Amino acid sequence: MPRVSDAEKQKSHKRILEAAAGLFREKGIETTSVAEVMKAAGMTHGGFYRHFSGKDEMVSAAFDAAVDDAVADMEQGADGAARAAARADYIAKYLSQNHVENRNIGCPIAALGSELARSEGPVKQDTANAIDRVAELLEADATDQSGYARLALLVGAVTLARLTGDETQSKSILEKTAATISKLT
Amino acid sequence: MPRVSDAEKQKSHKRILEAAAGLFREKGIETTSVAEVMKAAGMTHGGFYRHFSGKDEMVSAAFDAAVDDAVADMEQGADGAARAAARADYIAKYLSQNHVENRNIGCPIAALGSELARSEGPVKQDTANAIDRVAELLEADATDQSGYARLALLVGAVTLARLTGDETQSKSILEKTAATISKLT
DNA sequence: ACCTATAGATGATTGTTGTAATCTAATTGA
DNA sequence: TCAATTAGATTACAACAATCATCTATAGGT
Repeated sequence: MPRVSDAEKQKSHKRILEAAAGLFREKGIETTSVAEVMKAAGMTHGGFYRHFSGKDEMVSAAFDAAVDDAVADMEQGADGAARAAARADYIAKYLSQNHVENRNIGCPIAALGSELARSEGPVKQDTANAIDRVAELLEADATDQSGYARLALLVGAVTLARLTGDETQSKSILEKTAATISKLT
Repeated sequence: MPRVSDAEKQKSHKRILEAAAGLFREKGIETTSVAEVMKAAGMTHGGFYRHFSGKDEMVSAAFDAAVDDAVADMEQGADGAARAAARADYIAKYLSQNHVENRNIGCPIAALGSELARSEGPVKQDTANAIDRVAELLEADATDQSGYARLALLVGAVTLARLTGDETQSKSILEKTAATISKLT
């Protein structure tokens, strides 16, 4: 009966979420309008409310999607050596110049950290869950509690690298951090 | 000839800057309006343009003022032991629950990091200068290049602590970070 | 005591935002 | 085939933003 099939609607929904997840990380949540997200998804702003009750709901869903995407690779690995390898790979990609230069496909905590710190309600809860999830994955072993310290170093390093205009300095920060992080316990 | 004396104008200017520096750190730059800043400074929005050419100019000046304020204590110390003591004190205050809970009087890099990363022009330059300035002060000695890694850890830890809803966890992050940072070289 | 320049107030303008009512066209169960 | 349902488009609107033209009253030089 609808204008498009259910499958089509779900595709639209996904396109909106992906557009939102990218735009939010690239230019901020508060500065990205609903209309802008819909345009990027190839639609006009009017249809938005067939998918979400309001902007907040989209923000929450888009953030969750971004986190899922960011940790997908790392959650694949089983325990033991595979897990350690996935973790090392994650850290290497995190501390890359590519990550510094492409906020839109990178870590949402680094891209939106200070903005998220001011959020409340569901988004605040999403954020708290996300850092727990990532920190646990970064833990060297189950008991050493190094996850948060590692995540802090990762987030801080990429933030600083993005703030520095100078690419040479950015690389220096990333390298220094990479050398440091493995020693953390 | 003017309605108020030069000294009064300078006082007004300072009040605007202080209100801006606080509000920006507390609730973000993009979400804080000129009218809001002026109201906090005890004036109406109309007079704003006697002090600044536009919002951007105020943002730049307010950020600089916030940085000056944040590092004032640390820059006082002479070289040697006094300097090391000032640094240790700065780090202790940085990694305090008080800092986590009071964005408006804390480190502007931690409060605005991800928002500043998207800025361009003068503000971008201000930011780059600020991190150089703070990193240098955090350097253990002149050659070890630990300043950026330390700053990254500080900024990341406070960001995560603010993202966690749980105060117990926040304290745990701060303590873990404090224990880690002194080992960094 | 009187001008004159100007800090700050008032109010208008222009643009943008989130939200929503209404319209339209297409899908699918009958 | 047909009609009910609904995804998405069009359009409207109220709130709020930055900016600026204009008004006002007062400080300070004459």
